[in-house]
Amino acid sequence: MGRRHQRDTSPVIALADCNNFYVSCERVFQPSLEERPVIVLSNNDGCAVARSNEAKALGISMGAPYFQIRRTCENHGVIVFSSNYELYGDMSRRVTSVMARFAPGIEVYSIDESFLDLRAFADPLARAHEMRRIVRRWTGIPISIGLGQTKTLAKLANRLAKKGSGCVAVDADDHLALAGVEVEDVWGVGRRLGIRLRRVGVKTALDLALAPASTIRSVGGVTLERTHRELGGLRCFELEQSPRPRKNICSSRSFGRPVTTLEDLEEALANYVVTAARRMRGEASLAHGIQVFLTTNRFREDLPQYRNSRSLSFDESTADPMRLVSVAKRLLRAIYRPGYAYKKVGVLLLDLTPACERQMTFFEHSAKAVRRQSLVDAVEEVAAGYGHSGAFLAAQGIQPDWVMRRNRRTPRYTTCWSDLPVAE
DNA sequence: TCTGGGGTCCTAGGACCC
DNA sequence: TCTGGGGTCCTAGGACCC
Repeated sequence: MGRRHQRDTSPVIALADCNNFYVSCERVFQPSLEERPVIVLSNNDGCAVARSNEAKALGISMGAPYFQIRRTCENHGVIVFSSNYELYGDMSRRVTSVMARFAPGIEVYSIDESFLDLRAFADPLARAHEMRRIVRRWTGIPISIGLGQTKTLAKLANRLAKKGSGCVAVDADDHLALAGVEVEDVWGVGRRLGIRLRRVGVKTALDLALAPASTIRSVGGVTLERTHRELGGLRCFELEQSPRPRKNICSSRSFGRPVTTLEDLEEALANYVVTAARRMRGEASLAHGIQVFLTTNRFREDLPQYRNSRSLSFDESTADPMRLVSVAKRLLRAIYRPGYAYKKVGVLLLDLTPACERQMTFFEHSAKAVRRQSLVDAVEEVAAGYGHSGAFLAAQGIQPDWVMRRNRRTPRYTTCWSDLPVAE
């Protein structure tokens, strides 16, 4: 009966989102930070990536470079942290596991957001309120929940929930709610599409919902057309409960100071390759290709700029970190040019496929191949048990001086024994 | 002095083929 | 003036997300 294309009559998809997540994590362990302006910085203490409401009220915007807002922070007593991803990752798992008790279906969308299927409940909004209360009590993290017939409407409702009571449901026919959301704040419409939409008179979510499909398609292609339909209550994005395997894995860092020599770049790159290979191993995947890139600091217009990348496909897929490191270094040497102050180097592992699907090759079980594999396994085992300093390749170096700045990190309260908070 | 990192999808255009 | 017409495959780049 074409049920797939029918509209749900009531808002049953929820988007639960942790408020100012990284800041909230820090506040759980330092309650004195409540009601004070707090921000968390990105790697290298570069940009503000999380802000408490009090910090937002001071005009500190998302992604603001720290050196530009430092004065404001000092003048207003803003508390500033480096990011502590071990803490945030662990808190995220706790929040997710509590939420999973409240819904038969959950899609973990990002470190601080999940979509939930509340179709089974007579009163989804009441269910959401209860979940919000329990997550707060069990984890200390405040969340906001938006409900809609589609993911896009749930996202939109979530924006409204952030301003108001914490739980809001928005129906596709609720013109008043849709009219209150700027078009570039709709999920899937960013700054660029926002500009193009405003040019054709589409200024709000309501304008977008009511515009003819042909207009929307000509501005933003099939992607925007899906968003358009979702605003009208027609579901185009389903809940994805089991994460799709990643297609690429990227590892890269900006340097704490400019790097000029090939040797330093190689050492950094070797570390990123090992990191990427480790993540790939965790997903039980193999790479069919690899790409290496490097770039100077694009903000330094006074300095000569250079960026380049090179990739290579393998004859057979691999996860061997030693092979990956040696190939990566070869690619780096091919694009390295002396005389530049480099800001960043990185690696992408491409075309990932599950290891179980790998085609066996003729040399698979040669004594050499088996020895090589057991060496890799041993190194990974030691690294897993004793931290990354327990075992590493010589190419990774020992005391690199290009490591990133992270001067204001809090203890890893929940994931490291020596950092456990002490109750006195 | 100081400007994050890690993803996805789509499209346009070039190379190549018959 | 006119310069064939499609296909496919690949890649780079643009747009978005958190």
